[in-house]
Amino acid sequence: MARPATPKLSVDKIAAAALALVDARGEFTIGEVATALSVRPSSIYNHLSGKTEIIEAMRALIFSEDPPADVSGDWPGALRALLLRYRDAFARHPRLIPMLTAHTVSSPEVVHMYDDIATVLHSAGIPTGQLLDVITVLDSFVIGSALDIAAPDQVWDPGQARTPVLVAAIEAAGQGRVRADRAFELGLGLILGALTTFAAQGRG
Amino acid sequence: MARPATPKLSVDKIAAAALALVDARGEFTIGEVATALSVRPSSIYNHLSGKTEIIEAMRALIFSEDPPADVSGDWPGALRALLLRYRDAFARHPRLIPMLTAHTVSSPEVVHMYDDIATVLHSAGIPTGQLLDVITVLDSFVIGSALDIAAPDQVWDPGQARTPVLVAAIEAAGQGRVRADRAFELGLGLILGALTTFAAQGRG
DNA sequence: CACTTTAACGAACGGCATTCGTTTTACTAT
DNA sequence: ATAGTAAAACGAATGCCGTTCGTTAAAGTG
Repeated sequence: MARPATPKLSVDKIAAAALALVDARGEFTIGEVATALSVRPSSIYNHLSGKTEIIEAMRALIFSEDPPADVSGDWPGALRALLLRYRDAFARHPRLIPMLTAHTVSSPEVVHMYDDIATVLHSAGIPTGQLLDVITVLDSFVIGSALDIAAPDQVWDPGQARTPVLVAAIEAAGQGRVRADRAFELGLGLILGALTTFAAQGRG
Repeated sequence: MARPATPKLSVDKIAAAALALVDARGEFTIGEVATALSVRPSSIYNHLSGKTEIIEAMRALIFSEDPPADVSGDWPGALRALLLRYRDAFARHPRLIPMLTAHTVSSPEVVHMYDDIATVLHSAGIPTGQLLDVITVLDSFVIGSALDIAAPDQVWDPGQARTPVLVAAIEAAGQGRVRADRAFELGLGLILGALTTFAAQGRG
């Protein structure tokens, strides 16, 4: 009942239990996490100092689940691999994404990814003065696309649209995850294409 | 004390009071809103049915604050004006943005904007089958960029970065709102440029 | 002038995050 | 071994906060 031989809790176990709840229900409470781990709520505070730290632990967890990106090949390919991995980490747990945007603090894993992206962009010829701006553009697109996964299809309800062109587009687009994935691929191609010419200008 | 001649509350007043709290503190409670309006918390429920409806009222409010976009001129210019207005509505209240992403329900104002964007893209020659994908790309970028405004500069703390190229980029980039604005302009230019060639391919 | 509706209030409830003190056990250094 | 310290569980208590409900009085309506 107190101080077991092998601890019942750890940061990873707490994060995993909370993540399972979020995946299933879209939210979590400390009490639910405690119940899932056969523990009393107050015990959690011996390992983490609050709900926000649990969310941060979840952020770290979903990035550690992913295999590292393959950065061999040309720089657009490497950049594509990095961004796909970045987005996949979110895409595996769509209902977590809104919680992560509530307080945008970057985990060490994310900082490391920025490092990789910066290296690739620099080798591609992006001038230093604009490096962070380009990274911000990519980051914004990835996070926005991740939020799009979590968005309900009701947003694209044709009944709300007024122009026939939008109604036709909605009916042609499909739904849910497939639609979100296709849109992300399209945007990724557009941005990477634009970056290629942009980098060539920077060099020339 | 009961039923005053001129009502003390209205949906707009509640939304405005909550928005002022969010702008100042980044969060709000029903009690705080009530206090700001010299009213008891329970009175609010005569006009709105909960906290989430207050957030929706705030979403509508920030879009009604903005003047309509100027859609005259060529289609890239019109699209740029629409997206700038879209993003400006968020940018005026950065700390509200994370709350809006918590449950992505689109207000009539946002749907109307989708209508306008769809019309412009269609006239530009984007095929119907890809219209919604393009809209999603634009939407994702705008929302991601809005979140970037609310992100603390601490994210770009050079101390966390490991590669010298990223450190140099961070130091060259400036901070805060100026940096976010510049990055958005860069991304907008990149995406609109890519869309121009993409639309030309779709036509040809 | 009756009747209904509106919009305030006050009290109370239930949930939830968090804190604090306690207890028992595991670790560690002498 | 043994004494002392730290870890990790528990239970109880607290305080905030969103929400509901019944009440009340005044405004609107025919």
